[in-house]
Amino acid sequence: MSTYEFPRSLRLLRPGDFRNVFEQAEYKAGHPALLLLARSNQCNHARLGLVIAKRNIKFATGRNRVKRIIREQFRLKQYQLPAIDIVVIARRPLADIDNAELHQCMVKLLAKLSRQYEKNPPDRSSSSTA
RNA sequence: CGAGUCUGCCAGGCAGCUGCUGUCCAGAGAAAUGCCUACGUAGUAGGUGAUUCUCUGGAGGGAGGAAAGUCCGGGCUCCACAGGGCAAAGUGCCAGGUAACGCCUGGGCGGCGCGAGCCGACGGAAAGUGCAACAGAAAAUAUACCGCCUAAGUGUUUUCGAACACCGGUAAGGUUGAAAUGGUGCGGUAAGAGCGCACCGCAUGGCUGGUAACAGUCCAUGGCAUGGAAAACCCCACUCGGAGCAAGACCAAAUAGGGGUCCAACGGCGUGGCCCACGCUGGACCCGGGUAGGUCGCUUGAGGUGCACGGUGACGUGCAUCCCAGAUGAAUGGCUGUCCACGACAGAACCCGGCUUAUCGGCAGACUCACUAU
Repeated sequence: MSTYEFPRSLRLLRPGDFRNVFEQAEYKAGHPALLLLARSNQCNHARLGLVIAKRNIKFATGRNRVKRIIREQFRLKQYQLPAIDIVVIARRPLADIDNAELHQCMVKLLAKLSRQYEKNPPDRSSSSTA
């Protein structure tokens, strides 16, 4: 398919989904303002979850802005990504980054995760039992 | 035209591409279920109504004036509750508005401003307890530091006239302070003092106006009594049960455990020397509680807009008309172009009424002051 949509199936919905990624993060991509953790999943597409803490970004408008841009980049890059669950964690300097810079940042970090996945693809038999 | 006051409104626009999330319409598919028909009494096949879910297409909607702080008030929900009282907390000029309020409107009083206007924890200090740094004589049953007065009494000095000290009188004058016990004038006096008088002020009672707060100063009375602070306690009047949508209601896997019915009643394990006996252990179905998860609550409301009427006004009444976010890892956006005044503060989470705080600017109306012109 070639439509760039972002339905609910592409998001992490339950607390358990997040716990999965935190407990065993197979891939990591860092930046002073952002941290991406990822783990291979059983779907045949990538999924996205956001952790934007109030103590890192003080105002609700700022949190909304950051979430929208991250989701937008994920939506546009979803067919270039392997089947992994990604959790994006905001760090404090994120509040001072403007929209254009944040877009570029996400492009780089998602590409980095893809490269890690190609170098070190998951062992399907072991991950299905775990 | 300049300076200013009050009230109301707006919150970058347009275009393209591309997302998210409710609603409605149409189509397709799936699920379990009700009804009807046939065979038949176990179920099978077909038709059909509504419901739910998924997908596709279309239409239309999608943050705020503060959504914020969570400071008040109410609705709603659950819990508690015969009735009454106390405590705690809050409010505090009067009248009205309201579902209610600590809000709003109108009025009174006090203060600020030339003015339009603005500001005001604005009940009680002769119920009681306590408080007031420093300064000052004295900070509340007033007081005598300086000053003023007096020379009767006591004493000292003496130029024998008197002078001075003590005692005594005095709140006019001085000094301190945020604040000092009515003001001015005349009389009065040893000097003074509401001691007396006049005027002003004050208090109490009456009268008049006003629903009232209060005002008038019209009359009488009182020489004046009651300094401040109630944001120290307190007194008086009034209001008040508690918790909050994670309220609360419903559906409900898997696993473990509980209750009941039926089947098997054979076997196994334990107690015991052995038998009997007792306890534990099996399968199927049903029931109740209830976790994950889901649904409802969840947006039609003290609702908006327009007109008419009543009211000084807040607001009320009637009619017409409109439906205007409802998310739940949590939507309401991203990118590009373009225009200009170059875009502030800032994001709904059950819902309303307020208050407070943040805020780039812009628009409209009413009014005030100053200047110029007529």
